[in-house]
Amino acid sequence: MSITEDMICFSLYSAARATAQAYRRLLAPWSMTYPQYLVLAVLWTEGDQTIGSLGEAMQLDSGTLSPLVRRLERDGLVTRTRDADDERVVRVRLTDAGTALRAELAPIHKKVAEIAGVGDRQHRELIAELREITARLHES
Amino acid sequence: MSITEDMICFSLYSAARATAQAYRRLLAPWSMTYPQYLVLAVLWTEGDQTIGSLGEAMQLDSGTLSPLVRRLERDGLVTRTRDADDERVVRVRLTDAGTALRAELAPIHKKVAEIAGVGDRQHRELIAELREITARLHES
DNA sequence: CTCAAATCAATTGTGCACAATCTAACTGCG
DNA sequence: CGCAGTTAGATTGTGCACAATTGATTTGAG
Repeated sequence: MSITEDMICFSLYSAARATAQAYRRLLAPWSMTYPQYLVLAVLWTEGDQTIGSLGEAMQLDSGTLSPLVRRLERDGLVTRTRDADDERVVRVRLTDAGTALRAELAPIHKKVAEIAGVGDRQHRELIAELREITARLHES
Repeated sequence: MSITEDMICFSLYSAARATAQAYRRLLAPWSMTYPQYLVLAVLWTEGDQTIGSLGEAMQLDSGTLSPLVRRLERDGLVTRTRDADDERVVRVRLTDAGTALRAELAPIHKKVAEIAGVGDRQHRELIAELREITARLHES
């Protein structure tokens, strides 16, 4: 067994890249990336967001989200408008085109889980474990 | 529970970024990144490599590794030399400085595992599960 | 009411990930 | 031998991740 294979972090690193790759392949027809898909998923299920609220949901900062959301706007899937009451805030909202994609794209995350072969029970346990690890790393 | 939280892939994505962040903090004194650390780890434990063998170990292509190894060379940790017998091949070798770092840096991956709170038994099971998932995603 | 501090997003700079393309070098078939 | 096909690595271009800084706006203490 090589050095990398016994490292928990390498397994995570590797698995995360493999899932990104699976999404890339499935999302290719729409030229969409996995982080972009996540932003749409948040908008579909939780309605309008701000850059800040997206950052909270995905644990990403504006350095990542600002250009990402700009690309979604460029592709006609969302609009970005400064909040009238607080000009610092940018409101991100789905366009009709962005809303319409939900029917086609929403099932993709289930398909990836299926390909990964994570059954429902194992699924929940694994997620719980990963979330614990993430939380402990953030605490430290 | 928000949309993102029930996605296996988001958990992976999130956990992988959290571990990268832990490494970033621990490696900051040496201005080194996690992928750079991985390359050194392979060199420490398995001796001289080529760009191709590193790519096989880490599942990365030359588009990622070429500039990464160039930065390690710039920082004086490795040398890159064309193989005399086959000029296409680049041999990557630790310098004395790169070798010397092993004593200081090798323990870091255990420290990260400790912070993540993965005990030895859970450790192995989790790694096995992640590796299965990765393999299934690559097969598809 | 004013100004200092806090907040929100954008920007800048570095590095990784990966697809696609390119070049040089090697291999082997005919 | 000679050239077609393969291989190794580098390069280019796009996008993400994140630290650090900046700029504009809002808030709150005095």
